[in-house]
Amino acid sequence: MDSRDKTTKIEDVAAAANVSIMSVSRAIRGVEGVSEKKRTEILKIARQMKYVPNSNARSLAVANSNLIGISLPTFAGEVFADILNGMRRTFDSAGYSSVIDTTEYDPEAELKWVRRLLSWQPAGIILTGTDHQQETIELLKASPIPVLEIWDHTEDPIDICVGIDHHQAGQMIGEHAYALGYRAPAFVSTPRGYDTRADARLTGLRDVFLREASTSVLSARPASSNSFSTGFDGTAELLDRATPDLICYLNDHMAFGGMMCCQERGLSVPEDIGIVGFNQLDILSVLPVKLTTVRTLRRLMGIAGARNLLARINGVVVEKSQNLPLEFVIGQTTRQQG
Amino acid sequence: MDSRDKTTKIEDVAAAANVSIMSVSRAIRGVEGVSEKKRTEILKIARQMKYVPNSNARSLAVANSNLIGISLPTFAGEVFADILNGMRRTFDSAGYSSVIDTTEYDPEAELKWVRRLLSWQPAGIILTGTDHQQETIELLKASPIPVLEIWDHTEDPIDICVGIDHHQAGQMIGEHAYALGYRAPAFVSTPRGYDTRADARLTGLRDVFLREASTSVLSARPASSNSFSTGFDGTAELLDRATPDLICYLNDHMAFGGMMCCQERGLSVPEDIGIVGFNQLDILSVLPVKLTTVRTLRRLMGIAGARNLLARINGVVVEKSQNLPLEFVIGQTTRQQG
DNA sequence: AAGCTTTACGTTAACGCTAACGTTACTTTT
DNA sequence: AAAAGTAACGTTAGCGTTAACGTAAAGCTT
Repeated sequence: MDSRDKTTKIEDVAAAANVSIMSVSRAIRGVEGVSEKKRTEILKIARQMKYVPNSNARSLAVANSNLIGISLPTFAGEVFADILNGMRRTFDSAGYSSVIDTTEYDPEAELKWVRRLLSWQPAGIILTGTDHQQETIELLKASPIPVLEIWDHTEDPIDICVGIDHHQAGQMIGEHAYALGYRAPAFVSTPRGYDTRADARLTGLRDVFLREASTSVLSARPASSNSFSTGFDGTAELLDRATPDLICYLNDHMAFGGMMCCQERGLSVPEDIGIVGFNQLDILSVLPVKLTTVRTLRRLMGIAGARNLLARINGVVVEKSQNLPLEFVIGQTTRQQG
Repeated sequence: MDSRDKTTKIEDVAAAANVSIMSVSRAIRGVEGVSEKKRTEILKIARQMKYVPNSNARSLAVANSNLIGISLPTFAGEVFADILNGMRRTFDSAGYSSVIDTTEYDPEAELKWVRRLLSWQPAGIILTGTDHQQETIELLKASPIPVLEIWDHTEDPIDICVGIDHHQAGQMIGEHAYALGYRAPAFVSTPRGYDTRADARLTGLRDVFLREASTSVLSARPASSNSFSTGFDGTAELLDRATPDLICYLNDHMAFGGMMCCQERGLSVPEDIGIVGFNQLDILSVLPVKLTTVRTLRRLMGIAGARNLLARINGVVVEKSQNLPLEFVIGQTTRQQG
């Protein structure tokens, strides 16, 4: 449409300013080697000509880029938005751009994306969780590019890792629940294998009740359209087939959906049934009843992860694996005493 | 760290496979000019060598890329996640990657991002809304790259546009509210100038009540940490200084926060006060009382936008400006009859 | 004022890839 | 069996930028 077809390149600017290409390059990048006078003159002309540097040529020449690739399971929900915000601000102020992708919890999609991304010679790559295709791991280990695994914790990361221990989080919930006297807990989650972090939390919870009370933990794993209705539907399913005294959820939104279900069925919380969420999400701040939940430091995680990755990119040695603390927040949706 | 420093390039693969560079290039890109036998052989060797093509070199050579830049105000909330999902799926299956950025509602940040993005020779650019810095508009109009403006509607887009008319949405709410007999409506939003779409809706609502009843519409614009508490706080502020018979919100999450506030103050909905949300968000599906709201087709918008942009990229002429329909959904938080 | 250092430039050769055009070898046609 | 076509390759010349090196002029030292 607007076809002044040939875009202006550095050469055109050089010609217009009557200097060499290198002087323009130096002026634009702000490196030494041009007098202050020429620099301002060149920059003025470049602006007038609407010159836009070609990052492809630059990255090709210097064999790296200032791109950071970030892979998330999904954009839905606050969790990854929080982590992302923490990371992005850090990267931005360090002059890096982020290329974000979501896998929708599909490791195959993650692999495809990693392959595509690697072709852009990014400065760093961030993956969510520690559960990846074998080929993804090999590809990344073979490349010199720093890799950060976030949200999940492992002692054996691809490169470096900042996260929380979800199995331990499940145990924490289990221990508090047991101490409060609950003996028939249940867990509402998403379909098995979909969210491996959720699976780990459930396992942690199960471990505790198996050990302490030789009790098994029921679970419901509906596949609904969103968190709220997943919580609602899973709760309905559980209550139809059993009588749990406590229901733990994958996150607070699901817990809210579950509370709505209990309310509809005339069950009062916490008298008839206890409810435990996860993540301490925004909605809690306006609920009339304080939800029992687990606080996760998502923004902090993003910032810490980004910092470590940047350090790693700059060749500084950082700790392989950082485990962030969790806090069990006792609200009004569980009993106050054992 | 893992420094087999020299990454393998197409030349190395060619040497290993005993063919010319071009044969490898053709095999990898899947274009004509290599026998099926050689192709599979080359691909096998390339995989073994963990060859990753260099997109920078490719883009430099062909003078374009398969990147689509997407600028959103924020990752928070469902709205942009929905739009994004619609778009990304469409782009993905067409072989494009998306580079996403958030401006946090700052036009200056948008400009900086547009400049950076243009340097990557993207295939297309997507901006949210129609409110941009003058320089942003000039830069984009001067470039040959197709630009899509989404979410908002205008008859005079930079290039093409797919969205809804927020002023009209405000009028729609106003007309229904007036018809239901409300005479003292109020609006809870975010600080002025922050979200221009919200401002447009408020203006639409005001227009109707000014015309029909010569009434002004009160507004509260708190700056809280999240949607839920913004709704809660704004409602508290309004109720402290006036007695509205209806409160309209920027979105359903804020409306929910507002309902919680009303509940805390002993006001019953819809008897004492009416509540209207916006967007028909997920949470509505589990609330015991159906919220009156306006349904927006966000996924569809994403898909339609992406399709149009792709067509535009491929040189197909598409309609400049597409206006998607809105639907006023009458729930149980407003009176049933005027 | 000769020698040395510093600053301000310019020249050249990549960076890894692909479009465009050449060159083979292999079919088909007559 | 010669001519003519066609599919399968290979060669060359960029794409726009920067690192590395080269050169000339200016400043400093004694």
